[in-house]
Parts: sequence; structure tokens; C-alpha cells
Amino acid sequence: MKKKLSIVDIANALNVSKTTISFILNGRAQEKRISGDLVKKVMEYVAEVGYKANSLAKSLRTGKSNTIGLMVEDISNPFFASIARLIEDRAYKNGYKIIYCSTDNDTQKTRDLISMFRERHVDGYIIAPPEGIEEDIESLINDGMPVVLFDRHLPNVATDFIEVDNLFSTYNATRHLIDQGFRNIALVTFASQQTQMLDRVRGYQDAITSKGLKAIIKEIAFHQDEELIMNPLRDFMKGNPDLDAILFGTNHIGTCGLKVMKELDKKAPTDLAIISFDDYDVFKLHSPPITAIAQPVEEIADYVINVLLDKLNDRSASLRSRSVILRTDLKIRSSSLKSSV
Amino acid sequence: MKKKLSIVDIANALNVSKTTISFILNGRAQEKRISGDLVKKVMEYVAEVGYKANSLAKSLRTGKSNTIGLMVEDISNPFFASIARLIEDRAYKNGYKIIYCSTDNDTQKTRDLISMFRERHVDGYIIAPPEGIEEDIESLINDGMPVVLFDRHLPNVATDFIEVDNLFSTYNATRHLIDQGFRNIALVTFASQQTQMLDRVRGYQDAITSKGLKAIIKEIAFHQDEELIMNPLRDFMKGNPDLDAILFGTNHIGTCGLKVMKELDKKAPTDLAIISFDDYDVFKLHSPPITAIAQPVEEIADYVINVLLDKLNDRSASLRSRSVILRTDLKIRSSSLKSSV
DNA sequence: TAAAACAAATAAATCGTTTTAGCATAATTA
DNA sequence: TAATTATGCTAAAACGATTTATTTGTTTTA
Repeated sequence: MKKKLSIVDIANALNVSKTTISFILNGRAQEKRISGDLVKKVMEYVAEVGYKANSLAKSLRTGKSNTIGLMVEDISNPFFASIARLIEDRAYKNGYKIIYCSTDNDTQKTRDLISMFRERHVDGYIIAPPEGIEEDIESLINDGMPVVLFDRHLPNVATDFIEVDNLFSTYNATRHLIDQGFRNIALVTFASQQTQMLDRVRGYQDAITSKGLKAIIKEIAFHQDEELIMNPLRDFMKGNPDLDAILFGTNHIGTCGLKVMKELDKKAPTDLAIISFDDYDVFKLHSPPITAIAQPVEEIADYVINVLLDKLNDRSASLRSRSVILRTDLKIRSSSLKSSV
Repeated sequence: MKKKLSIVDIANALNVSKTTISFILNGRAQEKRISGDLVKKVMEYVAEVGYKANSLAKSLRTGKSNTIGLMVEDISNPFFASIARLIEDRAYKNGYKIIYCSTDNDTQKTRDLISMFRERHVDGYIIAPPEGIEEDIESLINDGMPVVLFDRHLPNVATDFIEVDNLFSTYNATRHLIDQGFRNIALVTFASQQTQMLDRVRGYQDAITSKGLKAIIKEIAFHQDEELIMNPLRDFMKGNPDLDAILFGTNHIGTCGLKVMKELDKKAPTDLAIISFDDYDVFKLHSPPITAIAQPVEEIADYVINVLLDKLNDRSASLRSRSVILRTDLKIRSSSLKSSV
């Protein structure tokens, strides 16, 4: 267990001041007019012994940790997992590491996690915020921390966010169901006051009422445990046998919905037409394939990281706050097509 | 942007030495026989002003960062995502944060990431190691770092690891196919010298040869890009029309396999019986449901974190190195049952 | 030729903690 | 009563970097 080299060791070995070493290593040799000879000598020696600066000491002094805090709802949810993956790649390429955590949409947990991130001096925050976290985010921003929200935003907090056009997405999907001839169309979604959920509900409602139909909305409490989602879902389906079609508000609910349908031996689209938010393998490979509202995950990740890097590099950029609204893509598959009777 | 309070601010405000504050805050008041009155005063003041120690300074001094580095193959793979999620939960409960990254099974990338983790002074490492990383892991261990491998291990490196009984898993699955009456059974897997892959191949081979059948093994290069997996897979299926059954070596290959079968309009199990390693929604919900080798993800995560915490708390524990081999569960579903002709 | 400017490098302060070693004063022992 | 031991607290060093302010010669300038 060899002791790690410090800058002092280098300085002593070369009989040079550590100040000089530091300047050279930080590319300030020219500016500090340190002779080319010495620069070369130092660089060579550093390479030879494989010295690496202690990033903790560096961070302590400079106040920068080169770390980004990423808070998603649940890292094991395929939507968040794929976004996390893309963000991770791009962050690393720009010299940043990621510390991540799952909030479970739990406000208190999120609060604790934010203060953990703060303690660890992360340089920037990427957050899919739960409800009730407004004050904490605001105080983060007031303290000058770069913050980018995604997947949803906080209406009264002025900060950058990236999300999709949720309202239009569900409006469009609902219209598609109506156009196909379905009339008893339900929306099943998580009970939530989060913006993306409210918009999804509104989009559905707008489409439904524009055609004079009756809105049927089933809200389910957010839960990790699938049983607690499937139970009310099962009750709902059993209790509404005259339903034509269901629009699922999230991929998780959509997946649970498919499981319940399987249990009850209901087939899409004959027994029930189906559309789910988010698109992933389960929906693509299902028989019949499930119509899905595909979010542009790559684009979301790109915007998120780019906006954050902008703010990180140029503090003044924090002033104007950008909101990016991206389009979704309704992947029409047979689960939502009126069976050609 | 209010300046953060430091321990000196607290000391000055109360007219007490910072040493004393530090002792009190670290629960060493009794040991250092500091009067109850003072302890109370300090604790109250600290709570009132909401002082939190700067963890960077703390880490610099103590050499502990309370961070665990987690390296998986790909965080967006459902197997790794769910393990990561479980590990994350348990780590946080024990006061540790997670820094994670995806290795893509790329040795050089992994090497870079290990040195990043080292730089950041993570206290412990959880790694699903790619090939060729033996030396780096060894040097980590030699430097006294607690390391736990999972999902696979490195044969010549003595360290703790958690994995499943891969050999028996594929042996058992193959036997099941044979028992069902299938005879032309292929194994499609990633080309890899990793232990878990070698074992999976061996398990398949053992079962095949024990019955005097012919082993048909298709190895595909590891790739993120699905097209590059699907292309050779498609060629293989087209080129071997007499195949009875396929055992897929990983969930990713399994998913791609299903996509190709969908394209080619092949149905399981009539056209081709199917079993995949790993069990998740895509397989459970598929029509027909896909027989899968389910890994005990919760148990894996529990062992991983427990073994690591043990080593973290008790350096001597590093000496005896544990290998935990867990059982998988073959979830038999209709994709592997000989159609009752 | 004295003053100013420059070149090349460094000493010391700093970031915010923990930890070691030590200092008064009061209480106990012998 | 002098020596010892507790008690309660603190000064200063250390962790390993960056940054500010300074030093010491050497050239230019006027």
C-alpha cells in the first residue's frame, strides 16, 4: 500500500516550489512566465511517477467538485434509466462525474438528498422534482447553484427545464382513439399535482370534451410496489366493463395495466384499446404491439446536459432561464386500432 | 447567496475553540470530558443556525469520503438498473452515497473510470468487471481498497464476489428444453471470456453432450447498438432453419432475439422454443410468455452491499475473501413447452 | 547611473475540517 | 503541604491543493 504522492513530494524531488508545480500543472506556466525548461522537466517527472492531484484538496480550495447531482424518480424505471445513461455519457465526456439518486417522488427524501448533494458540493443539479420541493429548489437557485429540471417543472420557480409537450401528447393520443371510433375512453394515471401529470390529464380532457364525450379518470397513488398499483387497476377495470379504451399516463402504469389485462384475459384492442405514455421494449414487443407516446430521450438528455454545461461554464447564463418543450411521437400500433370488423 | 457557515464561525459566535466544537459534533464530548452545559449550548446553536460540516474538508482530513463507486456494464440494462436501485437504497441507509458509471464492457474505459474513482477517494468499489481488468483490480486491492465484484469474477484475482450459479442455470434450462423434446438447440450469447459467460456456455454444452446432441453456439460481439446485435442474429436464424429451440445468454440478446423473431414472423414455441437469461417485464408480458432464468436481484444486491459494508467497517475482514454463489430460478412459461400436438 | 520594468521563481496564506499535544485550574492523594 | 491526578478546554499542526503577495536577479529606460 504505497503512499500516494502529493504535490509536495514532487516539489521536493525536483527542488522546486510547490507553487511552481501547481502553476505548471494548471496550465498557467506561460501566464506565470515559467521557463520552458522547467515546465518540461516537471511534466516529464509527473508523468513518470504518475502523480495525480488529490481532487478533494483541489475541490476544497477551488470550491468546484466537477460533480453533477442527478435526481430521478426511480433509476430502475426504463425512461429514467435511459436518460441517466445518456446524461452520464455526456457528463463524463465533459469532465464531470455523476452522483445519482432516486427520489421515489418523496418530498422529504428529496429534501434530504438535496442537502446531501449540497454537502458534497456538487457543481450542478439535474432534477426530476417531486411536488412540494419548490422552496428547496428556489434556495438552491438563490445560492447560485445551476439547476436544470426535466420531465416536469415547478410552475412558480423560475429555472431552466426540459420537458415534452405533455398536453398535446395525450390530446393527440386521445383524439386518435376517438378517431378510431372508441367512445368510452378512460385515462389511468398517478395521482399527482406534478406539471407533466396535470398536462397529461388536461390533454385527455380537452380531447374528450371537444367531442362531447365523458371523461373517465382513474388516479392511482404512486408506489414502488407493483401490487399496490395493480390492485386498484384491477378493481377499476372490473368495475367499468363498458370501457372501450384506456390511455395509461406513464410507462409504469402502462406495464401494470398490461399485467392486469393478462390476468383478466382481456385482449387489446378487441376487449380494450390501449395506449401508454413512453415507449420501450415491453410495448414494442407486446402482442399486439402497444401504441405508445414516445418521448425523445436522446434529445431530452442532450438538452439537459447542454443547458447545464452552459450554466456551469458561464454563470451569467443562469440569468435568462430557458424552457425547452420537445415533441413526442405517437407510435401507432395495433393495440389502438379499431379491429377491422 | 449567503456564505456557508464554517466551524470557525460557530466557534467565534460562541467564544469557544473550534477544537471543542469539533469534538462535540463528532460525539467525542464525553471522551474529551467536555461539560454537559457547553455541549448543550453548542448543539442548540448548531441546530439553530443549521450548520453542516464541509464534507470535502472532512474527507481531506480523515481520508474517508463516504462514497461507494458502482461500476455496471450499462445502467440502462434492466438487470443492472434494478441492482443499482437496490444497492443505492441500502447504501444511503448506511450513510454512503453512490457514484456510478457504465463500463460498456470496455477495458480502457473501465480503467479510466477506476482512476477517476480513485481520484475521488471513494471508500469502496462495487464492480461488474470487464475482461482484462485484472491488474487494475489487483492494484486496487493491494492498496487496501475494499472491492466487491458481482455478476462475474476474475479467476486469478482473490477478492469477494457475488454471482449466480451460471453453469447450473443454463445446464438446467437446456435440460428442460431437451426434456420437452427439442433436439436442435442453439445457444446465442455474447462473445466474451467473462466467467459468467463461460459458465453459461459450459452449462449448455454439458447438458447438450450429456444427451449426445450437437452443440450449436452463436457468439455475437458485445454492442450498445441494437442493430449490430440483430443483424448477426437474423442471419443466424435464417441460416439455421432446422433449429428447434434457442437459449439466449443475456436479457439483451433475448430481447433482440424476440425482435428478430417478430420481424421474421416466427412464433414461440411452435416455430422456435425460447428461453432467455434474466427475467423481466418484456419476458413476463410477452405472448407467449417467455421462459426465463430469473436471477435473485434483491439477494444479489443485499449480499453485495453487506459484504462491502463489512469490509468498510472492519478492514481485517478484507483478509478472508468470500464468494457467494446464488441460485437462479427457471421460470417455466409456454415459450419453452412443446406445443401439445 | 539610478530608476523602472521584467523574468523566474517562491513563501506564506487559505480552504474547513480533525487530531495531537498541552495548558490552566481544581480536586485528590500521600 | 507538595505531588499527583482530574477536569475542561484550546493552540497549532495536518490533510493537499490553489492563490496572493513577495523576493531576487537581470534588463531596459531615461
